[in-house]
Amino acid sequence: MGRPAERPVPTSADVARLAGVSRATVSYVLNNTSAVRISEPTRRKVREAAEELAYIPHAAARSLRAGHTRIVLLPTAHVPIGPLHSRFLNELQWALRRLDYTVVQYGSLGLDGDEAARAWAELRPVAVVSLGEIALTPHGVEILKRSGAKAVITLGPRRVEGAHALVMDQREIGNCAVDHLLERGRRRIGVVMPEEPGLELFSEPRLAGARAAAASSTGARVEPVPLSYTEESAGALAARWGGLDLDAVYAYNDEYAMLLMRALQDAGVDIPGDVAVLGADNLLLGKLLRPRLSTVRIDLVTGQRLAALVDRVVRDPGGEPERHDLMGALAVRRESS
Amino acid sequence: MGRPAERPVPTSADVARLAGVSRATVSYVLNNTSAVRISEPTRRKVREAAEELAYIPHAAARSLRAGHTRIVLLPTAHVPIGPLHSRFLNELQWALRRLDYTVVQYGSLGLDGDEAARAWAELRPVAVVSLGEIALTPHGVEILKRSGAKAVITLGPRRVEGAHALVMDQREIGNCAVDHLLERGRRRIGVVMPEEPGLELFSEPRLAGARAAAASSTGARVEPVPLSYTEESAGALAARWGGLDLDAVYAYNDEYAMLLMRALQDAGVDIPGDVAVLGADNLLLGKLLRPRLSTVRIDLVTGQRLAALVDRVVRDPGGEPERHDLMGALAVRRESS
DNA sequence: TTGAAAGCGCTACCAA
DNA sequence: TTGGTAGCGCTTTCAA
Repeated sequence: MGRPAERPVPTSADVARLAGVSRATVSYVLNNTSAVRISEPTRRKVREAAEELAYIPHAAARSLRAGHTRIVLLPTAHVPIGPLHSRFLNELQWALRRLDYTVVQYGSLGLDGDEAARAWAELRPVAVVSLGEIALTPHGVEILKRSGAKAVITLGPRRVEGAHALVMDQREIGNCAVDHLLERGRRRIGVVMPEEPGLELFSEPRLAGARAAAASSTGARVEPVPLSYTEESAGALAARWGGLDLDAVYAYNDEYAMLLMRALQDAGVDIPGDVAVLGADNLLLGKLLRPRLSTVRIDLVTGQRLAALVDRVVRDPGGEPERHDLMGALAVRRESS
Repeated sequence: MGRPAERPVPTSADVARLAGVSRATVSYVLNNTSAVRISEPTRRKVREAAEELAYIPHAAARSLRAGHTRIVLLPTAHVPIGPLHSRFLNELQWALRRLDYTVVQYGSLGLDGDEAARAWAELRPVAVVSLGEIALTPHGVEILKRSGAKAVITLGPRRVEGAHALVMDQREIGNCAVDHLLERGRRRIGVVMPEEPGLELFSEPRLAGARAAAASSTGARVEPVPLSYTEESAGALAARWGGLDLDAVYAYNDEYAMLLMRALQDAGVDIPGDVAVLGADNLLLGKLLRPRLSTVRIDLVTGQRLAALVDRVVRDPGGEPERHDLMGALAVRRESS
């Protein structure tokens, strides 16, 4: 076990040499090429030689020859988005692997849309599934398609020209939240805007949805309320709460909601008497608070379904860019609203 | 914008043709090869041709030629491990990208150690950083190194022969937790064991650490307590709590701790009077409960530091397989203990 | 049933 | 300063 890294990595030529056959034969045997019949003794010789050398094919060489890869590129978030999101991502990866794709996560720090697209294109992915954290431009989509991507799928708040769009419309959530609060008789509604960078892509559309919902109701008012995910920030907000004159707040998600609710309670605000509080994500932890936190349950598409869709588009790229709605939002009333 | 996918992807030969130069020159210009001086007009011609064709180099071809890749392979979890872990993962990816590595996450569902290693090796990664969720065998390490991996790094509870081990010893955490509880005068200590599959890799060593800590103190007793992450499970556990005869519980992490604490409170158990409750991870949410949740703060190595380490090992693979301890654990007392 | 050889896109050596 | 070209490891015709 001295320094095994010294001798060079065995190639199919090495296997051929050891087995006393040609490289072609090696390829046939190891890939079980059905169009060609190889005698059993030869097969065994090849297999044994491969085994002995611990031969492992070289994916890059293979796909260079093949002219295409099975890479699905997943640009990664710059910021952790939340438990829901990361569970979804895991599921998606898992399902794609099942379909024999190689999932490459690509963090695109500090690259703007087109630079990022170019970097991604170097890997010649057969598909790109953008979760929407990086702004993919129509031009970026064009770059990717030109480089051989069969499917470019955006899965986020924005719709991008040219891409197969699986729109996950965050406005839905804000809409649903405010609808619920209106139904509960509230009219002066705060909407928490997280100050953590990177979350605007989600919070802005949610706010827009909230506004849209309020617009349909006379006398309703929506007020954005900035908040960082710290106790200090929540405390400061609670301290000036009286001046805000709000009777309800949709707090972006359950985590921010829990934070804010505690701060309000500590400041003597009665919930839901003085203020209704609503989160989103339907976390288990929200049920542990008193009052139990009302929330918006978000039904994401399952990773499996999305993976199947990716596969379909890859196999038949001709289809028109489709637009699917992949998200449902449903208010779950508990005790805080 | 009819069907841009039709015409083939441009290669450096196309660029050369359009610019009226050789492929070599194209390569020199686009890579800024310093060993060769190219006249400014030629450079411009090449650049313009590349621009016009929207030329994008082919990463596989490049690395085939180069004889090595810059891929760092990150086998992914089968299960979501928790917020701390996923933040760490993000950070690591980010830092590796900074160092110009291509991060490939590879979900290894249903593959056993050696199959997985073989699959990974096909990509010829320059480094593999195993977070420990898949059992990497010494043989698997051998396979990877033979296929050209300069660094095989395990980052988990287990130590693997042949790999550069960055041990993240989970026992530390259980140890620290129980030490704290002993110090607070508790002797009959429950240790929550999550029933969710995949977490044993973390919970078992933590339990072992807890036992070790208790062993050093006369009269102390450690009792594993199974719990799923549901209200029902917590309720059932709380209902039979009296029979367990425990005066403290280390609840795996803050989320399980919050769940259990609420269930105990609802069952009329006084915290910390009757039972001290201790979590781990130092989540913000724990501070929102009453009593405030005591916790074990886990100081993970930063993704940045780990990335730097990967880079060092890649550049100098000769060094002995090192063993680093990358985790610190520190009890943070609030009000629940 | 097997082998010889072309060629995927790229870089780097050697010659001009 | 630039071009010709070999060759990275693999698959796949076409011949034998």
